[in-house]
Amino acid sequence: MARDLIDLLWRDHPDAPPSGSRGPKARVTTTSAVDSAVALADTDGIESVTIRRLATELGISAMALYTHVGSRDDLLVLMVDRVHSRQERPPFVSPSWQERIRQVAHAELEHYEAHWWLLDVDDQRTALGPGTIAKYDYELHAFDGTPVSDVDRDAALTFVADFVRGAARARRPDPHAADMAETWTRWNDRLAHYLGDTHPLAQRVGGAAGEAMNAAYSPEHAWEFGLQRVLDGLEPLVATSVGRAPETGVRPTEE
Amino acid sequence: MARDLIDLLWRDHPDAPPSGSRGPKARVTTTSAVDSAVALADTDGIESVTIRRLATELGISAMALYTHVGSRDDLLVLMVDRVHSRQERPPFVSPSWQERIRQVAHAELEHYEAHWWLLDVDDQRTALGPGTIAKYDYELHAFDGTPVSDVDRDAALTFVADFVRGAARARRPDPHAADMAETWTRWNDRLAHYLGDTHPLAQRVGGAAGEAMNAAYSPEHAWEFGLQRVLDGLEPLVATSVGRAPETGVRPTEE
DNA sequence: AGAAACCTTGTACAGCGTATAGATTACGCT
DNA sequence: AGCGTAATCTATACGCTGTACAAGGTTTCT
Repeated sequence: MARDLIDLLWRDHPDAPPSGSRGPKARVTTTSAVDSAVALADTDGIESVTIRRLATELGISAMALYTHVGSRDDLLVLMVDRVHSRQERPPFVSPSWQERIRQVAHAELEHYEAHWWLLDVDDQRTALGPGTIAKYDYELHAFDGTPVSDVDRDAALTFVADFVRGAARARRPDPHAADMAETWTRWNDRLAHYLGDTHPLAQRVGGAAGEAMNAAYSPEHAWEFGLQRVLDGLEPLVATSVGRAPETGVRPTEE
Repeated sequence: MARDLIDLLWRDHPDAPPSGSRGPKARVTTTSAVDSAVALADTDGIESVTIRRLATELGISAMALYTHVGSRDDLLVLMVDRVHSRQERPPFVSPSWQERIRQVAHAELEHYEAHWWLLDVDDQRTALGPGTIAKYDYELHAFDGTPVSDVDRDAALTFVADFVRGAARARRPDPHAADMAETWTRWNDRLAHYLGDTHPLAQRVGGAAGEAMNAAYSPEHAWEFGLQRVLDGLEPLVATSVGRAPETGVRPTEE
């Protein structure tokens, strides 16, 4: 039986419970299994990460995997922590906090682009892993030298991370794009008919956004737009020493 | 066989292809099936929305459902459009655009709280539905009276929506919270041991954020914090007539 | 040498989405 | 009036999924 998830996450730590020395030596380790799973997800998406397929890839039986990972849900957490630990963390050199946040955001976007399946994993337990914690620590340092309180520093980083996640979601290539090409234009025609002249604002704005979307510079534009909004939003927080949110600013009993 | 998704989405439109009048009268309609599925997801989560279970709920065989929905993926899109169309859209009365955006964000958050499973559905085709389009049109009007270009208006709304989605993701109650209560404290102890005195910044900030999280006012604080960042970020866009992003602001050939 | 610990395997179960084939129903047209 | 046909519904079946269970090997410790 596999060890607890927490111990598997920290399996490289000296104090982590070792994989017993009694039986035959394992043909596969947790690390190699996780790496294999990551490779699988990188190329074929998260839905291709099945116990049976991964086991076949590793040359062992399906059930033998459970010696090393516990469950599929655990495996996904281990995968996330693995790629987080692999992510590069070059030191922050720019004296401008805006530039440092840009750096964090840009690296995060590239991280998603290298591992789109990160968008498919939503498990709070990833926060327990050494890779995720190291990443968190690193990114918090981007706010060094700014007069932001601890609580706000966490909230600000979450704010940036959520923005990037949204941007990544929008940029993610659709795997069905090829098959849909023909159907899409046909559906668009039918949609135009159904819409008629209703929702003029949505049609105008959506049309403009859609055209811009097809333009070459567009994803860059959308990214730059959002990132600028993020930086402008953080500006007053970093500029003035807020400390904590004004008590009076919180509305009392709504919801 | 079921009709195309686009026609099912617009099934209430006068020009939509009718459900043929030849055979025996249907015991369920697409609408009733979708409503049932929504009710199922609202109470038991998205994973309980299976073809077989939904069919049982409706008193028909599993395969009979395919007369009305096409596929499970289509069903999810129909569900999303359904709840979007049901969402209330009270007229914007406040002369302050900040207040109008607050209203949009707050309503969106309540929308997620009523239907957490919306976070589990990620299908671009939802954009084709009448409910989603009506919602889009409505929310775009929150920027009426501001000098924001069409492209930027779309980007700004996306910016707000992505923030709310992130906030909802953080607030979503963990279904395993009950079972995990005991394991969680034990894992926390072990995590503390593994961490030792490494990552002091992460431990300090994470600890502060965690304590704040347990405090009563905290979710409200995090929400208010992020929302204020969003509004501050949009400020310069709405204040000055930007039109489009400055050409010089886009970095040339990175990535 | 024997026991205990560990790795690996095969089998099995309950569930999933859905392809296929066939039975039943009721309208529309001749 | 009756028949063809379109529409609805059912049962069966296939290939998947995660994983519980039981058994068989292999190694190290006592």
